[in-house]
Amino acid sequence: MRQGVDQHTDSDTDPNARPYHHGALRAQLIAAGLDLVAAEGVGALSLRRLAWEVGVSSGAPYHHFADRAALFAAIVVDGHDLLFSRLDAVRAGSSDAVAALRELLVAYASFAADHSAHMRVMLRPELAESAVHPEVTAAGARPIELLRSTVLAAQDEGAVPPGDPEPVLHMIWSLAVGYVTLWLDGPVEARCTALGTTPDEMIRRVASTVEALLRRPRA
Amino acid sequence: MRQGVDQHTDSDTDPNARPYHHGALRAQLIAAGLDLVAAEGVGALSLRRLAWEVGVSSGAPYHHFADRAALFAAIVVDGHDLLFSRLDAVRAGSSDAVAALRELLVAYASFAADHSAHMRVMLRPELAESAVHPEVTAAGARPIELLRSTVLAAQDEGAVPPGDPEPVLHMIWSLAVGYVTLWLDGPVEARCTALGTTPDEMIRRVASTVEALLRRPRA
DNA sequence: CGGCTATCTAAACGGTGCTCAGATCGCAGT
DNA sequence: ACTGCGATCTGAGCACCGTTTAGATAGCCG
Repeated sequence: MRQGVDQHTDSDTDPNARPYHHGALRAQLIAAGLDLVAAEGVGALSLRRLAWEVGVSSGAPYHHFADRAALFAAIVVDGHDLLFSRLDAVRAGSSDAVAALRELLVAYASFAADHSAHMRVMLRPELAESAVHPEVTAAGARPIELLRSTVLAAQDEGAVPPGDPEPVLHMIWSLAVGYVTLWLDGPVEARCTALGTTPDEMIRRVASTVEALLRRPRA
Repeated sequence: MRQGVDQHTDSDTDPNARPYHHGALRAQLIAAGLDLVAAEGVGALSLRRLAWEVGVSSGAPYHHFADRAALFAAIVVDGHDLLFSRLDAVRAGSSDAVAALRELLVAYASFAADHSAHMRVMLRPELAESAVHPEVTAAGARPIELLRSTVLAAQDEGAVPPGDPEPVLHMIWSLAVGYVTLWLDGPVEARCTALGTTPDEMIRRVASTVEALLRRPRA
């Protein structure tokens, strides 16, 4: 770690000298934060250590983030953007709405696997203090709206019973969040290996189960 | 706060003097921790503050808990005991296995509402460092075994298709954990009030939806 | 070239987890 | 009854944390 950074805002003759004005501190702090979360978990993330990691004094981050929570908030917003674009692509590429619900579940989990550092921060809203940083809740609303529209489409297809879509929405939403939480926290991983599977395969089977239940003829 | 404690191990003539040997420090630290989590969230929980709250020096807790994580681990184990007994009673009082699955979901959420401080700690396994405190994972396994046996019973009743019960188990497990996470973290509460409902009512409807899907005739 | 502003440094404050030498007390053994 | 021992608690100390502040530095605009 502690990679010396020499990115200047303009061309400089001396490539070894660390510039007084860093030039990309904000982005590098976020990147270093994600690296640190991936390597040692969210508990190890401190602004001081991040500053040291990037090669800057302990007070420097406060010119880019109001406080620790603001750094987390930036990571969460970034993660929700990535998540939404992935979910949106999956939704667009699905044949029908019920298949889309299955694929959304799988995509949510695979996003968590591919961007586990982002996800670990996203799952801990108290770190971002969403009450103080409302852009966090706004970013989190987009994936839910996507899910909601998919549930509505599944109702139009007749798979989901007509009426209030919210119970089904909350069911799939909670399922996705819960599975990913249990995955990243350990228990699902442990149980899957004990069962001779992988969490990746398991969410696929869970999602197929949900799809099969939705596709059963209505009584 | 800062309730002066005068519990002596034996009778004492001076009721106002705080005893040198506290007598019930361990239990009181746990109780104060739960109070503090309920009042200010898990982020506010520190051993120093707990010690001050109970009226004891900052080093005293370390004679009862190896470290901060051990305190959290004790809370988690306690919580899982409470949760299991509640779930077990609900399971025993249900007419059939599918109804039991619905009631288990509702009971899980209502436990989270009634013991939110316990649940907030239980949902953050990194606080208890379950790798170092294996009794935590052992305590967490009992509710899952209960769920598993209920899913198996539902298979015997014909509602759940025969075969591997694990996908259905993971579905309900994740659903319960996810809903409670989203509830305690805020977004479900916000969405429900925006919808004119309560999270309590919503989990009932979600659980009924799951039950209805399971009861649909198999294709 | 001069000044303005954003950026960064370094020091400081209070709080945290955790350790440790020493004080204190209950209790078991004689 | 007394003595010693072990469990418990104190209080000081270390390293780290978030955050603030005064002051140094450098890019940029006039």
